[in-house]
Amino acid sequence: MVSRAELKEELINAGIRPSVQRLAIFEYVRKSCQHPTAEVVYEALCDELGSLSLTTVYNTLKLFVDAGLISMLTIDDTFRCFDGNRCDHAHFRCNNCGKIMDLQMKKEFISLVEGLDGYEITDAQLYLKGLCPDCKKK
Amino acid sequence: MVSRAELKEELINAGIRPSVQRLAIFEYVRKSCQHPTAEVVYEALCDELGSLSLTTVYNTLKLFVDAGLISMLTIDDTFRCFDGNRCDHAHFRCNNCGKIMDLQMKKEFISLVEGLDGYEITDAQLYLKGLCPDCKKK
DNA sequence: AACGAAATTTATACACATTATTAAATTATA
DNA sequence: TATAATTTAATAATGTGTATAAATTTCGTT
Repeated sequence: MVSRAELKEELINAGIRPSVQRLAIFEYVRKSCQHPTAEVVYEALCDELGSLSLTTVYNTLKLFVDAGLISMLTIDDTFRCFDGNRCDHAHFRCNNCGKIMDLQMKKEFISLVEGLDGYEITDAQLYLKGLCPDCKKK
Repeated sequence: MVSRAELKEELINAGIRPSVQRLAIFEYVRKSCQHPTAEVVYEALCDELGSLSLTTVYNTLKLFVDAGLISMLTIDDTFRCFDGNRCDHAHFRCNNCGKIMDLQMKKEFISLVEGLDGYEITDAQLYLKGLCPDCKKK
C-alpha cells in the first residue's frame, strides 16, 4: 500500500501543490477499486475534511487527469468516473447491474491498431459491455 | 452503397417498424462517416422530413443501439455520438481539434483481454486520444 | 512573526445534453 | 369505418458538469 508521503511526493513531482483537499482526493481515488464518480469522492471525503466543495472535487480530478496521474472513464454514458489504477487494463460494464470491473490485458493490444503513423497517443481505453458472470447466471 | 430498400429490410428484420422518420435516421447514420450526434442528425433531417422532433431522434437512436444496428460512442465525455459503420474499428479523438476518426484494427485484439470466462460481451470499443497528425505538426 | 501576492477553495448561479411526461397524430387491424 | 396500438411531437424537468467571483489559505519576503 502506498503511503501518504509517497502520494504527496507524486503530486509535487507532477508540479501540483499538495493541498489538504488534493491529497485527500488523490489518496481516495488511488486506493479505491470502485471507479468512483466526483459525487462519490465528495460524499466520502466531506466528513473527513470538515468542509469540501463539489466544485473542488471536479476541478481537482480534472487536474489529476490532465497531469496523467489518474484516468477518466466514460464507459457509462450517463456519468464520468475515475480510475487510480496505473496498470494497463481494460474495463467491463455490466448492462444489467451496472458494475464496472477491471480486466487484465496484454500490453501488445495497441499494436493491433493500424495507421497510427503521425498520431501521438496519450490515452487508450478499451471498454467492454455485456453481462457479468453473476447476472448471466440468473 | 446500400439502398433504401435494403435498409428498410434490415429494420424489419430487427423487429422495428420502418416509419419515415426511422428510415431517414437509419439511412443518415449508416451513410455518415462523421459520427453524428443526435443534434446533428436532427439538423440534417429537419428540412427533408418537413417536421421532426429532437425527442424522436434521441428515442430512435437508442432504439437502434439497443437492437445492435448502430453503436454509440462515448469517446468524448461531453456528448454521445453514433456510428453506423459495421466493421470492427477503433476510434481516435484529437485533444486539440476534437475530430473523431476511425482506425483500422485487427480482429484478434479481444483475445488479449484475460479473465473473460463467464462474461457475455455484446459491445467492445477501443478509444484512443492524443494529437492527430495535423495538430501534431503545428 | 507579519505582510502581501499568488494560488486554492468555496458558494452560487448557469449551461446544456438527455429524459420524462403527456397529448396528438399516424398506422394497423377488425 | 371504427377501434386499438404504435409512433411522433411539444414542453417541461432532470442532473452532471462548468463559469464566475468572492473568500480563504499558502508561501516567500521582510
